[in-house]
Amino acid sequence: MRVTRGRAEAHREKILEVAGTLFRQHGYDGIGVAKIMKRAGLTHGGFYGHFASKDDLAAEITAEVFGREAWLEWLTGKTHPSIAEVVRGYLTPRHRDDPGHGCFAAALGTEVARQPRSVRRAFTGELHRRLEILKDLVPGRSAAARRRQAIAMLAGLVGALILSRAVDDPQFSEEILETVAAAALERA
Amino acid sequence: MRVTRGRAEAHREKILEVAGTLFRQHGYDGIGVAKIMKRAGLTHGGFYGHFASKDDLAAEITAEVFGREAWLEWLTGKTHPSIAEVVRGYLTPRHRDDPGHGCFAAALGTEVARQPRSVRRAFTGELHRRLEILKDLVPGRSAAARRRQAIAMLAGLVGALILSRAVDDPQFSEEILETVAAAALERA
DNA sequence: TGTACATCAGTGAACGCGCGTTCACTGATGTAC
DNA sequence: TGTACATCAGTGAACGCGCGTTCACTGATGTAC
Repeated sequence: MRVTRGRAEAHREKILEVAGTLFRQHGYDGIGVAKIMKRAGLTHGGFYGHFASKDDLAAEITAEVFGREAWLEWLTGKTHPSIAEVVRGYLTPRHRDDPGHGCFAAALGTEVARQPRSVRRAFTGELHRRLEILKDLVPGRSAAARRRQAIAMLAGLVGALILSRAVDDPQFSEEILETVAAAALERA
Repeated sequence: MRVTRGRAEAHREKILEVAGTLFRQHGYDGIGVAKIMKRAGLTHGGFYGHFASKDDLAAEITAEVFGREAWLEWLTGKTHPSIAEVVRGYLTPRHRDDPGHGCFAAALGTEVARQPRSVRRAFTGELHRRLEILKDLVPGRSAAARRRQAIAMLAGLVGALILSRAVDDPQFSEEILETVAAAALERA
């Protein structure tokens, strides 16, 4: 049945929010349209009134939802954290155990390369934006040096979180988080 | 039709080899039993004479194929490379563009966490083995310090390769490879 | 403000497709004599 | 070494299932008067 324009817009937002979580938890290809819609409190048929296709949703999620999330605050609890606080907040069991609300690069990294161009382009843009933010937090003489520092740091954080999630041994997983956090903090 | 025991064993090896490549190229869930068997020159029905299930194959690949591959040599062209040679060999366009024969952690990293326990356990074991090898190449006063160094380095390499593959911009991709290589070589 | 009707957000059955897996069958291999 | 037959690796049709997507339909909303 028809629904007010406001409710329809709210439904669209709910789908984006739910899909942003489910994609990160199960992978782009690990979760279906029907399950996303069910979690949003709707039925699958209505999906195509909001999005042209599942790939279209994936691209929009990657560009908009991941871009608008207050990730620095989610990680650190602060609006203007230091780089040390970002590193410590990123490499925690809390982040490791909640991929649905965490870093999209660490959640979907290896799958992005196999996604349609639209998704890869959105990912690229978001990665650039995050590096810009990290660049301003990181030490370094010049802007170029800080950018290099930001890239090296992000690669280490993303790699460490991915490995800590993949590993089937809680002690080993913690060792990875703590070791890489210590190494990153030395340079922060 | 029946086939000699030797040919049957060769078929099993061929399936493992082909699946090792296809899993890394398309993800554990991105490639099917029928396609794997076709690439091995067989039909899908025969698969279950060699493996109990697709998950069983995935676990065996992760434990055995990835474990037996001469990855140091594939990366560097040398049997006993230095850590600098490993870093330089790892962060190359050649490795980035050939996931099917490259590092399994960088190819399947984010998907391992969603796989059955058998696959995750095999991944954990192989990761340990690689860290043991890196530990002996890396500088550091004590064994513990070298292990920490190996973990931090591996996280950076894996993260950088994943990001360089995900990104839809060749220049940005190269920038990631070169920046992280330079940062890792400073500490090597 | 009240009525009549066009609009359209959402529903749920149905589609074709590829998946993992099963199984009756084929025919060359391996073995017993 | 040669024959007879049991074994079993591999084939391909078939299964149930979940997927992305389509579409006729429903009924509340939005609009024209």
